[in-house]
Amino acid sequence: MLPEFKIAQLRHFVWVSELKGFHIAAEKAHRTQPAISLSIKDLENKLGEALFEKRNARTAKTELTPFGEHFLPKAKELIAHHDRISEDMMLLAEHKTGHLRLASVPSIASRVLPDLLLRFIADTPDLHVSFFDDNSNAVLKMIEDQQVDFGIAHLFHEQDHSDKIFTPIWEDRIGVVCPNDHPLADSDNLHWKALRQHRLIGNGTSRLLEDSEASPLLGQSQFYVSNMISLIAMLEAGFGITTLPWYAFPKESTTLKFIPLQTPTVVRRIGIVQLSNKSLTPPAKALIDFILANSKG
Amino acid sequence: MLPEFKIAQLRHFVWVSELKGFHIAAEKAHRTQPAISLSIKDLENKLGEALFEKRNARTAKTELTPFGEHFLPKAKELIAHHDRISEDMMLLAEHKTGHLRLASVPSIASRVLPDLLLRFIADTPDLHVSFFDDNSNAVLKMIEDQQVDFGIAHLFHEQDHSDKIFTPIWEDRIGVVCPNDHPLADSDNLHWKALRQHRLIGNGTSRLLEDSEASPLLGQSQFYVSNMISLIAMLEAGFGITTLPWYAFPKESTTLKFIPLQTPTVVRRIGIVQLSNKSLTPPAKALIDFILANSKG
DNA sequence: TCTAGCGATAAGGTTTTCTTATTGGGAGGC
DNA sequence: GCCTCCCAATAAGAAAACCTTATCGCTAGA
Repeated sequence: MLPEFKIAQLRHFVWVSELKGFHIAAEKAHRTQPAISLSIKDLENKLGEALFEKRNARTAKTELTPFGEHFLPKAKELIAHHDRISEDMMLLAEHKTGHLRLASVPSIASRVLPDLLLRFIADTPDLHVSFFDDNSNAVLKMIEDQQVDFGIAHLFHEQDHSDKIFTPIWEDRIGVVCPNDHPLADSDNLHWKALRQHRLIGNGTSRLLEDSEASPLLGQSQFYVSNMISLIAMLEAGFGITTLPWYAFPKESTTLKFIPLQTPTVVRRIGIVQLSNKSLTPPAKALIDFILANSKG
Repeated sequence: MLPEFKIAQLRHFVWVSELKGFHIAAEKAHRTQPAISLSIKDLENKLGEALFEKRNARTAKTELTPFGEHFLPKAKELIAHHDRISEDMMLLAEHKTGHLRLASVPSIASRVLPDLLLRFIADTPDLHVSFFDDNSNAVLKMIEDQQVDFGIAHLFHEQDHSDKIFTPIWEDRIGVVCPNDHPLADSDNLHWKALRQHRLIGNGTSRLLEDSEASPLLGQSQFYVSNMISLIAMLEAGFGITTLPWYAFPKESTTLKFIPLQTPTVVRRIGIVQLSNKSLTPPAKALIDFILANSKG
């Protein structure tokens, strides 16, 4: 009923009218002149009206009819619209543009991602990144709710997350954190029993010891501090000791010491978490590839 | 470099995503299911990204990928834009819309066109018409300047208008106009010499007699009135007589009489004037056809 | 386990689109 | 005024794009 225009066809029309010639338009289209003639003819048939003045020869050098004049700007607009979309989609597919949303646990967020992200966005000035940091459970929730494209977290109970794909990347060993001048500070590694006679401050990561040999420690601890800044401050004040995963230990600390816990050896595996039934946007895919390529272990 | 989308292809994509199925989309497109599969596949290849979640079976009932989600509204917009233009052009081609500009000499403008135009626009509510009325020279000027699509006029010197096409329609005979109670009023037809003993008022149409046998009359006339209303008023007041073409004679006048001039028989041919090197808009073409069909002589 | 339903794939035919070769007609040179 | 050149139209056949019929593979539900 309504005719359907082909973008190429409209382009031919625009070129013929702007370059005022079929030959030169054909050249621009990388086609031969008859192809353009036929293309224009087809368009005229679809419209039911001539677009160019009767072109028996080079009299009236391929001039538009009033009808063609009316059509020209519309054809141009449609082509421009098409090209805009085409370009947008290619940029998105090449992850040069778009919006990338990710969430991460604080340890990786502060210790690993800043440098990684900086390098990743180096050549993509139009890519917007939203970056959330929170504990593992909150990260998993954001993934489930599709507030983020993917997350970086630890899965406490992997069996509860069959709807997700987990790609482990970092292995994070638990250790004891104490002030430099603490009696334990000179040890190279420790057994959990060595901690019993010290004041142990619990924190958000303490539950990592839950299913291990060291679980009795948890019941024993008199203090619990959820905020990392406060925790560090209390440790520095000599209030006691705590356990932390290596990546959660502030890298540049000069006042605190990290001593690996030998028995039990508790490792938390942190990695990328995504929904299994939802594929990723190109930028998200690209960032994951980038992280995998740049994070051996 | 940039991919070129086909409208049909985009339509397939939109239908599959909205109807959530290839079979049902195929039905809507009046195609078979494999055709749609291939169409979508081609689109995905062009984009370099999957549009639908892996569709090995009816798991995840043909759901869009985030990339597809991003593409869907854009595809819809482009289709809508295309259809809007397509429809606009068809309406214009069928002279249901657009802008029609014409100019006419007053006689035809007042005696013939009102009825004609009324019937012409009866079924085209979206067609805008601009209608100018002025003397033949002004009408010709507007045509030359392309201020109007075509004009209705008399060509005084046809040889001066080789750039125009003249299609004669109405034949307008010159006659004498006098009050009903005038001595000449009882004649059936007159010879120009019979006018010599009466006071003759010249008007804009008097030059029609210029090249005829009756040209001596022109030099004789003491009065000249250009405005038709004033002319009529003077005639009705018994000021004198004049010559007018039949179509310029006020049709419903009860106080004035029109007597054909027998010798010389001066006929002015009024018709449609258009530029020969410029074709017409569809509405203009349609109106001309309509006028020709509805104005025998 | 079987079957129904959905989409992917394969192979072949049809339509569309392009190419090469040629024609036709005005304009400019002679 | 005639010839030639140049441009676009046309013809016919080749190439590409597109669609169809037939069939397969997979999952879910009976």
